Amino acid sequence: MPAPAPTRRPYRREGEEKRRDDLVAACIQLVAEGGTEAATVRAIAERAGVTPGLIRHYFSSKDELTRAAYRSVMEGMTQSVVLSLGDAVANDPAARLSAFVAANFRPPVLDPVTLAVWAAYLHRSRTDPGMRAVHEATYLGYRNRLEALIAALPGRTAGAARNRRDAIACNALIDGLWIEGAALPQGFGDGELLSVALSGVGAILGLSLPDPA
Amino acid sequence: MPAPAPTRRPYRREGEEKRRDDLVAACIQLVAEGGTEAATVRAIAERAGVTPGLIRHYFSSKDELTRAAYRSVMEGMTQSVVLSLGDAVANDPAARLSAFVAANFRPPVLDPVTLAVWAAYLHRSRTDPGMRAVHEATYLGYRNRLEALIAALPGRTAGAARNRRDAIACNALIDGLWIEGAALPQGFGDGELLSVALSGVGAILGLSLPDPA
DNA sequence: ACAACAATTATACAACCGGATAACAGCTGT
DNA sequence: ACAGCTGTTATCCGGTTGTATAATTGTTGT
Repeated sequence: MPAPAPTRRPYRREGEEKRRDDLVAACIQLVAEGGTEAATVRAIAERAGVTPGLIRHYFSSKDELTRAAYRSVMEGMTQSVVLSLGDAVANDPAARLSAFVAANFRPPVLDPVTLAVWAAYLHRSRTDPGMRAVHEATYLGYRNRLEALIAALPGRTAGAARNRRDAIACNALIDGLWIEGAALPQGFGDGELLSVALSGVGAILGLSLPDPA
Repeated sequence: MPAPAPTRRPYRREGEEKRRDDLVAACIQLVAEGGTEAATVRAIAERAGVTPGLIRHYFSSKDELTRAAYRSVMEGMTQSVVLSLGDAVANDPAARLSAFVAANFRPPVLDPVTLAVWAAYLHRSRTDPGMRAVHEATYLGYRNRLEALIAALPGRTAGAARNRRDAIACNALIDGLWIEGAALPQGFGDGELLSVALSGVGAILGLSLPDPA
């Protein structure tokens, strides 16, 4: 009786871009489901449909894959928020601000996966220089856009110190509502977070924001 | 030449309470310094001045120690905020609310350790039922106190739906400022976070909050 | 003093981690 | 058809993790 032929797993060759995207997506999913500790090289490879060794063929280390995943989530978040501005009336600053706020409270930004990854990696960005760079760039880019929207409101003087303070406050309010929504998903009614955000931002800025629904 | 006597580490017997407290404190420190992954049983034991086996003598598993550490941080946070109310004028609702907000932006609440642990464990509370229970109890307890302070303001009707919404918004604003402060420690001037929080909460509630400094 | 009890240490273990390396196999060009 | 390139798998490795269990020792009661 011959020894059973050592069957080797069949596979398809794929382009570099597709494989990197798959690995990043698998990493994001796993972090969202079980935290950073669930995203092991073996689990990521299995989720992406490859074997663990391939990770180190496309990324010099697991940390580099981690940074790529974090960057992907953060950039995707800001990008979809910015894209939502295209839908708003270009000449109405208040409507544009409303659209900006609203984009934060519907998919893909208000998404369990996005929020979980954001929370899971938040701590890492304190110590890891690479992660910190990603965080600072994304956070400040986001807040600067918010500040520009605020400065464009009627009765505002661009460059005033109050714009910075108001941008910090509005950003914090949005962040906090995100977190509460992520930590207690069923603790809020449908659309409640957006409603609270719109009235809260309006109160901070001293105006009434229309609901862009 | 006789074999060197196998020296066994000397030790002192301690009460259960002291040892549990030491282990919890060590766990918190390590999480704050290097995230949840740095808090291994061996590192915790070394920090607490004992050997790893002792952890499982006082906690049925490492997860139970983890939950105890999370509960300790969360309860300590709300407790110190609540205690700060004792210093405020009892009859002035606005001053009491100011004191409540201000307590969130000075030690021991606005503390790198506290904030780091809070952020590190936030994700765990999504999936781990035990951690979730701790989170819900602490978060809702905190928000309910805030809502009670808001309801006591002049011109407010206790039990109104608006109180809940305003409490959610104020809580989110405070949470968000916490996080921004934790993720970018040197991104804000001295006292800037508190100042933004006071004016933001005041704007949301439609009143002017005195700085309790 | 001495015995009994429990707090603490010491050791062992299976599972898993990230990384390194070598063998294999699916494409592509000719 | 076939040879070469490289994407991909397979296997191995040292170190670490959480946990289980046994041996030891500090303490306390008598």
